[in-house]
Amino acid sequence: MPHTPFVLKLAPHFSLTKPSTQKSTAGFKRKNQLIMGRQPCCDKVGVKKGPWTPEEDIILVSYIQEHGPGNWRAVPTKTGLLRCSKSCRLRWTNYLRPGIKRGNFTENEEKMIIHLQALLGNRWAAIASYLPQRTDNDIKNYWNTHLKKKLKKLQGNGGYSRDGVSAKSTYQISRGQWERKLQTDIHMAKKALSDALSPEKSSGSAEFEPFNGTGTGTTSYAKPSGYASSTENIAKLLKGWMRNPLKMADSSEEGTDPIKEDKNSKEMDEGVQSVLGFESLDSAISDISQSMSPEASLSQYESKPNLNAQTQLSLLEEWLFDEGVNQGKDYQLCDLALDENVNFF
DNA sequence: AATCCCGACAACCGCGTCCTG
DNA sequence: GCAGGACGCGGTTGTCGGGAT
Repeated sequence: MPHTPFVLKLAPHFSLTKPSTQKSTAGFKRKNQLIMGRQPCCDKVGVKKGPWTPEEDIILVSYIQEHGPGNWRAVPTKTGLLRCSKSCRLRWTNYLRPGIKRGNFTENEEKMIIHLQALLGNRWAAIASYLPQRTDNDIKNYWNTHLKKKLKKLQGNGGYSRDGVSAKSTYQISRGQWERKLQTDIHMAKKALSDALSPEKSSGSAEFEPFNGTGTGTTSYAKPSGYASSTENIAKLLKGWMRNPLKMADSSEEGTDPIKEDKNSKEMDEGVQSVLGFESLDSAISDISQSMSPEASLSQYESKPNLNAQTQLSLLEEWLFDEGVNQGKDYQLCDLALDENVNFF
């Protein structure tokens, strides 16, 4: 029984490029690997591992283009991909999904991650819900490879003092309170994100920068792999799917020009605002952090985000959104994280 | 030029949670 | 209420490329 229930429709301009090297995958025969009956998700036999090839990406994207994301269990069977459902979902959510911004993290994003990590700990999915253009995997990797070191370095400089403005006293909070608020926020953000990314009702995601196949997003990747460059083709494929490919055409070839970075950052912020439904990114963050304050009342959890929240910025928020990053406040941030029993390292 | 080392990132694995019958 | 499947999340690993020696 052939497993070709959908027709692979490729854009005319779609061309295959050199697949990534695959050391970890044996030479599978795609045919004759069909297993009748129910197929376990990660059946070790006949499941391909390792890097995805452009061909596989195309198949996956085409399938999702047709059926939408979800029902991952059925994806390998219906596409004939020799991948487990998990792998398919991961590939989609972390790499192929439209709206993903690739490339260097902006300063704002960096600050948000630091801030949110201090609040949430290593709950990358929750953190990612506030950065809709970034995946949890991306954020996690960025944290592990960049931010951990950065913060460690800041601590190592000796400027870190736990006696400064005591974050502990400032942020003496009820964990229960802010966690509850956090759950609400995260739920809202996820819902908004889900709505925004849904092909059926993606009008709200127009601010999103579409997936940029150059592997650069709005800024350039330091080390674009051969395969990464090939994703341009996938982007082209996706282009037709995106309802509002506003900035796709002109978003390539942008380097790390600070001016452009600022512009891009602004765009990102707008995207975040749009998706999260917050008036401003600052208010979004402030809204989270407000719940950390002792004054945070439970009643406000049900209310809309405080549009005047910016006026209630704490020292932390001031640091996070101050144009010039003050190192002294950096240390306070670390202080907060430590006081919150969140392990940075 | 060859080798080693390390950073960056994609992908996998295992576990927890949610959902459905 | 329970069991099993599906899905999501976070930690970890594997691979690749670039720089240093």
